Amino acid sequence: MEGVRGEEAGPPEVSTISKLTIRRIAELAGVAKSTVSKVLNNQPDVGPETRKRILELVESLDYVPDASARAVATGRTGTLGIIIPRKPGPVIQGQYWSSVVGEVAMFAARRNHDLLILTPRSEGEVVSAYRTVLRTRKVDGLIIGSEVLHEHDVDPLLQAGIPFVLIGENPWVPHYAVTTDNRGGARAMTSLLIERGYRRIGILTGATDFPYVRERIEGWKEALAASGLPEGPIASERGTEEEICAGVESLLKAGADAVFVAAGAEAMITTLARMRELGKSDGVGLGVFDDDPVLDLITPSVPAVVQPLANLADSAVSLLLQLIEGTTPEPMVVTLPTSLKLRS
Amino acid sequence: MEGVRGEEAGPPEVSTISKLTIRRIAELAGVAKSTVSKVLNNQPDVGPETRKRILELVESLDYVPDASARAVATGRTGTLGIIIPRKPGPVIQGQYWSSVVGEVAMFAARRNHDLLILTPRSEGEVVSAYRTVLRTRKVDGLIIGSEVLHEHDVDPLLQAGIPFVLIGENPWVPHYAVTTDNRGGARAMTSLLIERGYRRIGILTGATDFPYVRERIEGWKEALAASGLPEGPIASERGTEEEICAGVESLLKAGADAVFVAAGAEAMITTLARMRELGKSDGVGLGVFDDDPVLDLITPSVPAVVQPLANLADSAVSLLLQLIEGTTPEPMVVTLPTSLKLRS
DNA sequence: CTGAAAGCGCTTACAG
DNA sequence: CTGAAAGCGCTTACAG
Repeated sequence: MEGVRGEEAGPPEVSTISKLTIRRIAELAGVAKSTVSKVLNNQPDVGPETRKRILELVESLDYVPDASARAVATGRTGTLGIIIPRKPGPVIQGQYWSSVVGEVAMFAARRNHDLLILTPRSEGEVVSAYRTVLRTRKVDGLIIGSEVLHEHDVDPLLQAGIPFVLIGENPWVPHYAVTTDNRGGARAMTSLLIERGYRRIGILTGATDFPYVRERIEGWKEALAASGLPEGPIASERGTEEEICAGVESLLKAGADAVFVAAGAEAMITTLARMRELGKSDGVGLGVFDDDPVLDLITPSVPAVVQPLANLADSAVSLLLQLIEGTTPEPMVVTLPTSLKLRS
Repeated sequence: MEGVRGEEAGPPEVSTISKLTIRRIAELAGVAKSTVSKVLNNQPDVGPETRKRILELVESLDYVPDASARAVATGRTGTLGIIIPRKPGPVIQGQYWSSVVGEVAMFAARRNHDLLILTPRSEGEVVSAYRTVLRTRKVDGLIIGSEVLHEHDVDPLLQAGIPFVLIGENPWVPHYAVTTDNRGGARAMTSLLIERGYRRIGILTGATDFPYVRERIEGWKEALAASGLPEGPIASERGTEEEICAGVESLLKAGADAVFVAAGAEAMITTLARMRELGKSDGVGLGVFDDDPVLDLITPSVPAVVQPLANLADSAVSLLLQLIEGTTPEPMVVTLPTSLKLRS
């Protein structure tokens, strides 16, 4: 209340602990700071004796250099940032992004980097997320959910010289990206449904301005065409429950005998609920893009297109790390194969 | 391909951009760095004219001070860390922790802090997560899922002088914590089931060495006792599918006419699946601790105890920030009320 | 109200 | 093989 701390003469306890610093290590080892630094960064030109002595000291005192100081000296922070979308659509609460974030954190950790989570202040407002963090140099690079990135967001990023990679390809933003074979996955699922005897296969998609959504639609069309079937009905929604329900209804009304929910597991759940309400839950074929353990509960079983999320994360991290190192990896876009989970 | 970049004499473009720094601002404004610094940190003692000039410059050039440099000068990084458990049990992929992380990130952002995700390398191995990050001073404070913290983990934390708060109370670790009323929630759910006519209410819990698990069991017992009912059967599991199934079976075998799944929504899903397989899905009363939108799909409906996750996150962040500021907040443990979601 | 100087904890040429 | 010095970009007493 009265500024008790500020009043005192010396610092309270610092004297006791006397923060462990490279200087202290140097003193104890009887060498110069620079020598300690060399050992810490395993530079070669240090005498084996000296090196050993320093290493032991570091070990026993459990010394770790201050990240900020190192960052200001080297220009590297050792942390990566990730920007994920906000509602509507997939958010961190959702199956997809929470997995991605978890995996990215893991792979980053394996390569000695930490992960900073950046959430846009509001929907579509990516800039707010990276603006300061980027100028502030808190991260060495960024992993960005491609659907949040618009054309006009890219320039500031590029100009700031911050390396970044997209998760999901974005045709408006020709840049390093890792993505999965959306088209192929959709094609495979559609083919499966055809194989199972369905003839009028509708598709429920997310917002069609998202690139991956378009790709899935393409895949669906391709499979239908390949089998000589006419194009089925199509419905899009932007993530709200109402829109999903409306979409499902329209598909059924259009005479679909199967529905391919290409908009993720959450949309599938809502779809199922709606179909039950409509009393249409039997006989209609189903398939979903993105799996969820919950679907194990559903009868009849729902096959799913599954994305290799761990690989995705791994690739994103190593791509980004390469960019940070200054190498120019190729190819620019890594496309990972999807697989089908059949659930017999 | 040929190291084109590295070959060149000077730095490629730095010369053009000439990194924006406080020194540059000072030069342009014709003042000293210290003056700029004062304005940036809104210190009062700067002439209005000067302040205005500097502010305009900062604004138009979009200058933001380097976070690392500031950190090394002030000792504050402006980032918070969060440590969440690994499997078995709730992980970031799970409904609970992904929500918590998301909310914490939001509330931290509102208070101008970023969130660093720290994942233990392996199960139970918290130390690996905070050890370096903590010694490295990458964060000003830590938010820790209490179930991951063991008694012997605390000392190093305390000694390092890193402020931290627990999410979920931990009797072995008397420390600042925010938690929800697990006991009350469990009591309420159990009472509801009693009210609905069930007389032999079993409980399926997580690992009983977790404090919150015990509390939930207490609440369940209290409700039963209050109604003069005998204690029902109890089964525990550690998060694996097999254990959950075994637990459910044992409860049913013990004659439970209702099952209170106190181990989270994911366990509820598995429970439902198992009960269907056993052909026991009808007639058995159900309740769950922690909700999930998926449960909207289930008939008959499953009532849920819901925790105020946003409040939880908010409280955790402000508690931590207080600790970082150096104030000693009280009470030490904040307990938030839970509510019942009935699903009529 | 303003600025010169020292310092935060590290790294990196450079000289010896 | 080792160390003294300068520098990274900021802030903080302190003097004027």
